[in-house]
Amino acid sequence: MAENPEKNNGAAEGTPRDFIRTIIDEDLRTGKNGTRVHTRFPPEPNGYLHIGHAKSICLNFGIGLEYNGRTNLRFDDTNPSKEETEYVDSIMEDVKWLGFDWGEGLFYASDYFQQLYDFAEQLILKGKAFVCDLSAEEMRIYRGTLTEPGKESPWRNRSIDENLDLFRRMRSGEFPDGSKTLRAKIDMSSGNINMRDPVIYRIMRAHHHRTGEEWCIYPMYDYAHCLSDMLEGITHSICTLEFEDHRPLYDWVLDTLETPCHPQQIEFARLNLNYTIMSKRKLNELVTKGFVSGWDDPRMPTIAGLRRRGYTPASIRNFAERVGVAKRESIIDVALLEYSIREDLNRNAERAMAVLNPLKVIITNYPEGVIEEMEFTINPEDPEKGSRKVEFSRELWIEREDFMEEPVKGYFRLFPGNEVRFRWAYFIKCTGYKKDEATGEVTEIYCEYDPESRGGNSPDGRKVKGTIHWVSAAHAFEAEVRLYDRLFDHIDPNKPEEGKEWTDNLNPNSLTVLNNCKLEPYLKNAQPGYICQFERLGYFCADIKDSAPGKPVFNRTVTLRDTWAKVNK
RNA sequence: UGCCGGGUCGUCUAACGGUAGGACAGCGGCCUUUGGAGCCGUAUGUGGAGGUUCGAGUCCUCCCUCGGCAGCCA
Repeated sequence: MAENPEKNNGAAEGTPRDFIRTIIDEDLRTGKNGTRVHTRFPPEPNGYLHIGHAKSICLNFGIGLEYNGRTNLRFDDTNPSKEETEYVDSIMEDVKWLGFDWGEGLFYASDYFQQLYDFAEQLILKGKAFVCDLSAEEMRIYRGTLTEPGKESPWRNRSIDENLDLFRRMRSGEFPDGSKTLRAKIDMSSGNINMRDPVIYRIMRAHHHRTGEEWCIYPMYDYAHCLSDMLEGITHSICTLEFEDHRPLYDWVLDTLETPCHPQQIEFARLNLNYTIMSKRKLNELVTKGFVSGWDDPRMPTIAGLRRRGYTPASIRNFAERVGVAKRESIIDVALLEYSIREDLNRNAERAMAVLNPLKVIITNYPEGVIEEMEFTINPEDPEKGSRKVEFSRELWIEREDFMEEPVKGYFRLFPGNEVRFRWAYFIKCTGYKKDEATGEVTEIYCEYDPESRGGNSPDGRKVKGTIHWVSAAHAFEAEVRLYDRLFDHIDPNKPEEGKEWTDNLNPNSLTVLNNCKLEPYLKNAQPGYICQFERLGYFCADIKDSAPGKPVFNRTVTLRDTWAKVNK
């Protein structure tokens, strides 16, 4: 790898630096690791990645890119009882989709099992590790409590030879699961419980997704992680706050083994979002108990769910940047996530017209059988995209909400006697409507158009307050549209009211399926994953899974901001 | 009563010891062929008490307060 100090220091001066980048800047200045910056993203393949992981991915890979360094993707697969290849595959897909590239840096902690084992023998040889026969229960008692020191294991002073012999026999499968552990010999009276002779190897007969049945002993996280970082030459090992207490152990292992390099562990606060749960365990429960359709349900905060919902990689990266990096625990407002996707899509998504809750409009003075092609601007924010044609005719669909028999104050859409603009078409005035007397439901409305206002402007210069969207009835096709809302209606779903569970905070209206939506024909061949704005409604994405050729199903990504709805509250 | 780490606008996040700034949310206005977008304006913040200093969010002392840690999970 070309190592160019000029480039490494190219991190713009004067721009606000988070505390991690500040540390790296300083390390570069003092030459701590030469000019190298090497990070890693180390997921355990026991679930799908979520938006919180996205923050970590953007941080680690972002730093790799900014400092002209590297970033590894390393699967932390030291506990075969919980890990599966399905998760490995989804994680790689998600990282790639977010726009990051690990290059040659794809690793598995399980790649290092032999080396890790050899290091453990070295620890034994140095008198720094011992085989312990305490049961899990006994060990818990010997460990002491948060305020009281622990007691030393009766097996703590076995000879080096005995430890070596026993450890080798652990490996060769002589002892049953859980009957023995290898423990680091540190300090049972430490105030830090992680330092009270922590277990570094346990006996566990389980099928490992990569090494199969080759091993029946597996290293623990604290032991495996620091050594994996070291073996890969990681310079900055960035993790979340709950590992802060583990740093002394991280350092102890590397110091005791006198390894050739010693990565620096740096902890930051994980991402929390209001109205959202981020715990893998709970997300898993939502899936297995059928509260959602899967890990990629568009309401899930998983990368797969967000992707299916219509979020773009850029919007998530921008979100991660806005959220910032610090040690203070915080809860981000989901509105910031929504802002990020709106910002991206407003600039980049095509516009189209779709009517979700249709109401028939007949333009009584418009000739029957005539079809006009109106010029429709593809994206007003991006004039270069130009325009396309949309059919207009005598009978149209409009949104039921865009008509009121008796308007409330401030309402400036369609009502008897009022004139509005039909987007990119004509000025239209409501002259009457028909109503089903039995149900009180308005069944169709009658209007007249001003032929002089073609395109949406009147030559006499008169103005209208409202512009509404429409779809030609003869040309529309019906489609399923799913309206998604936040999965939880409680600001902190983890804190249920008394006597209730966190699942009671689920929003019963998080999904509304609409079946007779009228979409303009342009959308008929929308490819799975196609994202556009349905004018005045929001951004919608053709579902990746359920769309069929010529028969797209749309998911609402996010609504447009709606100040009218707010005024009405 | 153990160890570790936090407390800056409503929410996040900045500020060589030198005018507390930005974003989102809010509010007001302008503009608008999306009640969208955009533009302009606006209010709200250094947990507390002392101390050092010409000057403290920043340094020192004490206090208050919040979070994490007792898996053979990561």
